[in-house]
Amino acid sequence: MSIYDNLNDRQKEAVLNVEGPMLVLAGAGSGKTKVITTRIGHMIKDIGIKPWNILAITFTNKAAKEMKERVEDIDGVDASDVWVSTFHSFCVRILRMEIENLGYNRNFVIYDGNDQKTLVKECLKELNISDKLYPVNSVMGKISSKKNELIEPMQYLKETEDDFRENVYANIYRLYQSKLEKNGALDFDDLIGMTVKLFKTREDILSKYQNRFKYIMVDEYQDTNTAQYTLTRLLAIAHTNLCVVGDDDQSIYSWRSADIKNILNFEHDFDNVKVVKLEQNYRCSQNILNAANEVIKNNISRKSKTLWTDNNEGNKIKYFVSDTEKEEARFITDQIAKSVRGCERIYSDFALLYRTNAQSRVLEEYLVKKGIPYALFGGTRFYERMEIKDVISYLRTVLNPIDDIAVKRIINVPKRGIGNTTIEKVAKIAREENLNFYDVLGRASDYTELKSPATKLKTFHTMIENLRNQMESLGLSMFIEEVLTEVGYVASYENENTIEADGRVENINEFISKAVEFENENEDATLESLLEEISLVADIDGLKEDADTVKLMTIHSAKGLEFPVVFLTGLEDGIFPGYRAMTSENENDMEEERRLCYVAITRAKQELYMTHAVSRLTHGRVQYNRVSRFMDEIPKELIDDSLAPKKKVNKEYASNETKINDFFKKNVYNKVEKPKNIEINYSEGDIVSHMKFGKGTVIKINPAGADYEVTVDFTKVGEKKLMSTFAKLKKV
DNA sequence: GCGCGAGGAGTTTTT
DNA sequence: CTCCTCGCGC
Repeated sequence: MSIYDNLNDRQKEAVLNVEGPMLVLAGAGSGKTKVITTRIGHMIKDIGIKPWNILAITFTNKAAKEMKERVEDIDGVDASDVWVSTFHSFCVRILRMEIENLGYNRNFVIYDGNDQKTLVKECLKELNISDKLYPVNSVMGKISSKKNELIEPMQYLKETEDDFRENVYANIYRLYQSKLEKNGALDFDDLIGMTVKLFKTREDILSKYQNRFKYIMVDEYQDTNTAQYTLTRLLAIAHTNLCVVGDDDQSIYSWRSADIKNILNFEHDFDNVKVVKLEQNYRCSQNILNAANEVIKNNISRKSKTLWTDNNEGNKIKYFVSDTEKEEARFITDQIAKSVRGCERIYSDFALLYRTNAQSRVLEEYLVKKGIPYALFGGTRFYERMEIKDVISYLRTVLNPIDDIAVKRIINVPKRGIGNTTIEKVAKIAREENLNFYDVLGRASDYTELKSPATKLKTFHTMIENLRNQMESLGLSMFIEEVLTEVGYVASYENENTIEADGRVENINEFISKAVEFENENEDATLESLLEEISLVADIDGLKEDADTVKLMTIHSAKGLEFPVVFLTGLEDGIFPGYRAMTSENENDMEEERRLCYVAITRAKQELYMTHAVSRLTHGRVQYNRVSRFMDEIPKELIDDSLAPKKKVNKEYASNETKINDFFKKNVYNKVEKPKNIEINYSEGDIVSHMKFGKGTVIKINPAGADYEVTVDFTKVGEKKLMSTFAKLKKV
């Protein structure tokens, strides 16, 4: 039996076409991973392409690992020399070898989101800019998006000369970048950006890698941003053996600067692009797939593609309305408990998906109450926990003492009597003398300002120096333990004797065991490689599918996964689609939200529940939300709503009417929820025009919540349901 | 320098 | 509701 026997014709076509550029449009559940892995197998086994000439890029480490394993499983293929990695780890690998060409030290550390935040705060302080006017989050977002667009500080400064506000951002960006450099650090975006810079400035280095990676594959291509796109293009342009795989309907990362145009325009980027569409879905039941198709067809900007399946019709989609988010959680956990008790399902058959991490709380509460084992992904990640970050900062300090952020974080943890005033003084001196924070500690006695804390600072400095000297002789995990005892970190928690502190100690122990594990798995494990691994793992990478637990995660994290039974929760306007998308001027935001819904629905293999809570506690206030518009887009005949109590009007809800109105008045929601201000100058039967859809006839106008839902039959795109506030229809 | 308590601000989504 | 910052008293 050959490795191609269980492929369909389209899949086979994609597998066998190895030379030249190819776009594989792979719908949800269409066997995309199988195609990629078989293709690699084919290249090595049948064509004789050398494994080390192949590069496959994925989005998560988990996907990379899985892909590699599946290639290795193919008979007679040795995949150990194939590079399968994420964009970020690919770049780190290149940079560790080459970054000195850009004047950086190859021991650079990688700053995560929290480190970035701290650094931005420092910048604002130093530039005397108020974080009220320039909120830290927006500064970070701005810097990140500039980096993803490959715009460097100087260029940005120049571009914004005439725009005061933007220019301030540019200034912060410049300082931020120089601080990163001084600390010997790169942030996530730099990993990609620096690699691109390297390839752009050094043709010799670029061609070395072009010749190394003659065959390139990129998975989830719809999620690439400009920097990643450029990187791919640079690498592939010499041999043009580039195969990109993706699905424009599953593009859900535009907020991270992913540009859907990268996949939509791929055919124009290279000559003679072969396009293969994988439209047969092997995952979902007929009903589930139909629902997904019905939802996604409301999007305008997409490549035409219709998924079909041979699978059974399956059950209808179960829709459940509850009064509160608590009842929603109770219903879900009841259903799970019932079918496990009846031996129809095991816990790991279920996934609970939600739009925002905050929604997981109630669900957890009820899972615990019912004694259902579960695994939660997202939220605060293991490596982001305070105590773990502290430990890591110690390691970073020992390894790379110019990393000011790490040094400042732990200099007074546990308490050493080095307070904020002292830290500020040291920082000021460091700035003035153009030294690193740590350097000043070593010569504290030279400065009169540091007279009183000098001994404490020196002691800290000596301790770190001593630790560094032991690094070589002790093994990795031994060294970590040595650091923790020497520093007195664990002891300080043990003395606390609180449940919280015990939990922290437990986490630290887990960290040590992870280090041991890492040491066992990698022969040449070093502190650098451990820290690197830590900074690049995603939460989802730790997913153990075999554990018999219910899985909880955001829809974003669920991408690429599948489950027999999915509960899609919080189907409310304002939650999903989120409030942001509902009020956005930009039609694309709602479309992305809809794609997210498409992704969510297509995670389910056999059964899909969609739940909606009429009222929900958010920010400590009760919010009343109408059912999600996405729910309305699913035809009634696909839905079983018999679980829901018959459209009863909850007494409390009714009597709360006045309160609700008060709430809306006070709340930003009045922007969308108050129909008063909406004027519609057209009525049923009128011809109207829309910015994107062109001309059409108004079929129906319904009051929907606080807005009007207008059904229009457009000449070009057919029937559409629009909210009058956003559609901005004009009577012709 | 440190700890506590009050008050304010803030929520998508993550490599 | 919860996390974080700030200011005060020790």
